[in-house]
Amino acid sequence: MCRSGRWGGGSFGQAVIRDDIENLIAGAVRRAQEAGEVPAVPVPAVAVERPQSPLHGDYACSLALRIARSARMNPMDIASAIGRHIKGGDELSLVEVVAPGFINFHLSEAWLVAQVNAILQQGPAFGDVPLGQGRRVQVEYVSANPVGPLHVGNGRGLALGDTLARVLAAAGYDVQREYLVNDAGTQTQIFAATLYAHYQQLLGREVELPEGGYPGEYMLKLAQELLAEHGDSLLRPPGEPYPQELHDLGVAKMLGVIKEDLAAVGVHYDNWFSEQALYTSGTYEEALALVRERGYVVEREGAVWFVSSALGDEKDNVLVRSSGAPTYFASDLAYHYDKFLRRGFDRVINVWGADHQGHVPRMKAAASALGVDSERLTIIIYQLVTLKRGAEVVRLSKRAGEIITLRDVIEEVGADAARFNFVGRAAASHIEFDLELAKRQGAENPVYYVQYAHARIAGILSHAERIGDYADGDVSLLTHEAELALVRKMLFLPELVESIAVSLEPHQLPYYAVELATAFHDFYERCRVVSDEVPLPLSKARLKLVAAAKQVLARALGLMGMTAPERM
RNA sequence: GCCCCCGUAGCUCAACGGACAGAGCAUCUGCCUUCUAAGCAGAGGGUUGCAGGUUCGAAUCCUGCCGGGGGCACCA
Repeated sequence: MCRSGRWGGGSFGQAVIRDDIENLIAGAVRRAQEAGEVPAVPVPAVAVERPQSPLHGDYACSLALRIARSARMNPMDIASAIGRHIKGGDELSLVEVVAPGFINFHLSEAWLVAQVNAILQQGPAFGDVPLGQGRRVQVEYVSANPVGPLHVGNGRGLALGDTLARVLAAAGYDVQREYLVNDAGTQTQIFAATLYAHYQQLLGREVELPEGGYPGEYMLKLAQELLAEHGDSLLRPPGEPYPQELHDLGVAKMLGVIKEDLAAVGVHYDNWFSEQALYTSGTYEEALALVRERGYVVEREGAVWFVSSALGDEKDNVLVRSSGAPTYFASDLAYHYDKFLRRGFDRVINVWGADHQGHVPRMKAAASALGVDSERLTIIIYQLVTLKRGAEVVRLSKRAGEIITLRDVIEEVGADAARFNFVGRAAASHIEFDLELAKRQGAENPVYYVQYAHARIAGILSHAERIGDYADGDVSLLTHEAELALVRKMLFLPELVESIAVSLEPHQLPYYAVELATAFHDFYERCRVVSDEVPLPLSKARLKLVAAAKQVLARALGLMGMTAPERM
């Protein structure tokens, strides 16, 4: 973490500069009110903005405009009064009050370039922020039923969940990534029935594929594998259902395929949680007993109901069917009992597709029924991906005949490009993924623009051998506007990490990465690092600058689970 | 019918209630004997679906309409 002492001379002590600025303002407002220069009206939480135009400085505050009405005072006068009480240190070169009432903060150039040393000293940890304080957070994402390979749509949840997990870890949370394996529900039963039908057909038996089964070709391949590995040992007398062993073998095989898919995108899970385990470990009974004890269970029409309507949901939900079989909702209730009460996560984040949107209110109600503050459960809903091939819309469903697997897309465009594209879309946006476009844009994808910046720096650093050690480089020699712009972008990373950890919207990351790369490419065009024309001291200072930029680029890419190539 | 989400440049998408709505791709014009041209500089392209309202200020908040996606099971 940043230490003010190391930075020297200033009072900024936090990883996130914005926090320092907000503290300055909050103090100034308090003093201005105490001095009677600003009426003692309630003041909203100070929030500074990043102005779009560099003319407006590095940070801007519109507080005066916001409180002008309640203070019955001209916003310019309020801003001036606050401005007079701001006690800036060496970090700021200018604090100006601008019409109609903004207070703009300009970071000092000397302080800015000094941060290059601070960034290098922090190394790969630059970008970390002490927000989570080690609190335990679980992020569960994708958790696709093990009844088929991952499809393109899963890629979105994957990129979203995985990036979120990485950012939360950088923000100081103790993060666990979890995949729930739905190995106990009706879907895997239908899957097994389909598999068994194929298996029987291969053994010459005249049976039909079940209604509503899984039509994908991979099912036939799977049956062939079972036949090759187990012969006819899984066959049962005609008319009898499939053996449990076939179900389990099929699910295990499918899970293996999914794990390979995940490995291809570079996603690693810390824990694979079996739904079946809820029933073998007593969790399900415990969870149900607790909810019953707390008065949220009634028996009606032969079934067991959860009275979610008492907790804000629109209607009640069945927990146990009249057949005695638990519903998906009962499983999920028990699953969250396990997450919160057994494993004790401080916070649980579930990343779900929009087709699960209706499930949100009852899960929130379930948390409350378990005695857990529903604020500790965050469910992120991302809109489903519309898949297109040119103008034609392709249906994304394992139940439909055609599936476009995630693996297909990754083999076509590469894991980095796929992730970059998916991360860059806000979860609420409805995105269209054009397979043809993705293919064509393979080489024009902005992901290469970012990676190229990293590779270019690696090239520069390899030329630095004739300069030797540049650790004594004097960063105060960095005064060119392109150099300053690059430093400014680098310093934004911790702030971005913090803001994403709060908003849980990682789509800003790729945009930042592109901006950082742009700042570097611009610097590259305008400032020579190693050359006979460049004085040695300046070369050394610039080597420090690009070494820091390389490190920050790598971190930004790393937070998205992408590679940072040394050459391209 | 009710609920959730979306509608921004030709296309794909950004924009924390703020200061002239931004990128990439596509189109057009320039720039490689010098650290990687997967790059840089510049141009064109917008009544932010429509109509009202709140606000000093609205793409952003509220209401209505139009269009699209998803959800409303003893499925998951």
